[in-house]
Amino acid sequence: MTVGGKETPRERYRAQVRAEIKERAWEQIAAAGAPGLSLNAIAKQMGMSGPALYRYFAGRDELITELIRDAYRSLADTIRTAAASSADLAGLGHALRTWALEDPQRYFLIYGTPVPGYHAPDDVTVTASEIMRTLLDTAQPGGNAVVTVDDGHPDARLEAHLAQHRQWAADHPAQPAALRRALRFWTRLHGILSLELAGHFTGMGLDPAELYDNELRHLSE
Amino acid sequence: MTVGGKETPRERYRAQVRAEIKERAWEQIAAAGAPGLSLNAIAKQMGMSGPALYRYFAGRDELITELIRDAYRSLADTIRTAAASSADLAGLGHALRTWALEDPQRYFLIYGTPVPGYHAPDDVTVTASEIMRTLLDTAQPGGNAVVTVDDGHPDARLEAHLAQHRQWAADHPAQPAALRRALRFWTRLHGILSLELAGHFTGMGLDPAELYDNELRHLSE
DNA sequence: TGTACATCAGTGAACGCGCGTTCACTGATGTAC
DNA sequence: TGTACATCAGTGAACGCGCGTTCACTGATGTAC
Repeated sequence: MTVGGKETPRERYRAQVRAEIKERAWEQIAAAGAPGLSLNAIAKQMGMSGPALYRYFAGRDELITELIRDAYRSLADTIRTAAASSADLAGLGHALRTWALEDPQRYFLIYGTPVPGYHAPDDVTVTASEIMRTLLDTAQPGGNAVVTVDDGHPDARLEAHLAQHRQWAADHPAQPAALRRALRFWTRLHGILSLELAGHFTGMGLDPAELYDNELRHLSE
Repeated sequence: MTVGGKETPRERYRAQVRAEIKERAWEQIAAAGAPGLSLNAIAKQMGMSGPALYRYFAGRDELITELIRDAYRSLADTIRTAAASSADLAGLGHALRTWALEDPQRYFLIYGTPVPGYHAPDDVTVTASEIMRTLLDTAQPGGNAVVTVDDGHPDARLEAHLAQHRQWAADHPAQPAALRRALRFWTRLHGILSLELAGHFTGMGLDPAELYDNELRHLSE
């Protein structure tokens, strides 16, 4: 057990091997997708026998769960850093796209096709709401600071709905207009990103970045 | 071989069994996702031995390919029918959502996480462009019939790009504004739909339909 | 209408494979006196 | 500093499993004369 900041050599070694296992796992996911992840294959690639990995992970499921956790953490860190340095939605958007392009399968591990049986570990919801919180922080200061609902504009209905259904932003002071912008940021950018990463734009002859920037421009104004 | 419209009893039987195999395949995909599809499991469920399926499909890959083809076809038919009966983007949007909710895994087979090695059969691109064509037909008649580019509005840059990169709409007379609307329809609705189908809204306490309708309203105006 | 032959759906055994996982064991590393 | 013991990383054999796929074969259905 680690006491305080002290780390025994054995613990350091353990941490290193664990890290390498995860690295190889990511490589394998990048090469064949998450369903093709195999403990034995990882072990072979590391020059070890299969059962050795059980010293580090209880089994395949625990490894995948850990990878999902890491993916969420990495995204949350990226978004938080971007928010701290640029502090507008455009900055967040670019950081998100860069992060996604860096490792498409990592993106898909979070936002891709769900496996019908599987349920992500509960604690990722904490990280997920951290991401939402950062998004709301950045979406908040934007122009529309109207508290009274203007029945005329086309978003009135949505904002009324959001005002009454905000469990996901329960402890955040953001106003309906900010909630709306944060959600749009999320859904619209995900729309383009996931299609781009899946290759649906290839062969169409247009530049995904152009579409993406255009959406960002709409979100920021 | 079928000559003209004539069909021998044997051919009818073959077609029926093929159809049942596909049905079971869809059930299995719905239950465990596409990677979990197994020929032997399908055979067992139909009360046959595994090798029997090789009379109907050359192998697992051909079956999956066939399912992808069917999924595209089904979507194209749905969109075409909706376009014929309602003829506006809102109608198409609702038809799309209904179709997706009907069988989420079918949606994901087209728009979900791609398997790194696999490449969809070439002929689905034909169906894919049929879908795009219908979309463009419906996006066209809308208000913005300006041919000259207005440098002031925020979509000017995107429309200029689209005017010069339109391989995907090569033989369609749609103007830049219509191209833009069709693409937005696609990316924005996909953004919400895929998040909804993957369950990312559950636990947030808001109604995906409300978000979806809001986007549709923006697209139609 | 009846017989001879061809077609073809489906079976059962078998092959080789890689998977996740368990278990008893070896040998190296660290700890206590 | 040296010895006795405990901890723990990694091995190799083994288990049971389900997979895709092949092959030689049986038996039913259709076709030709």
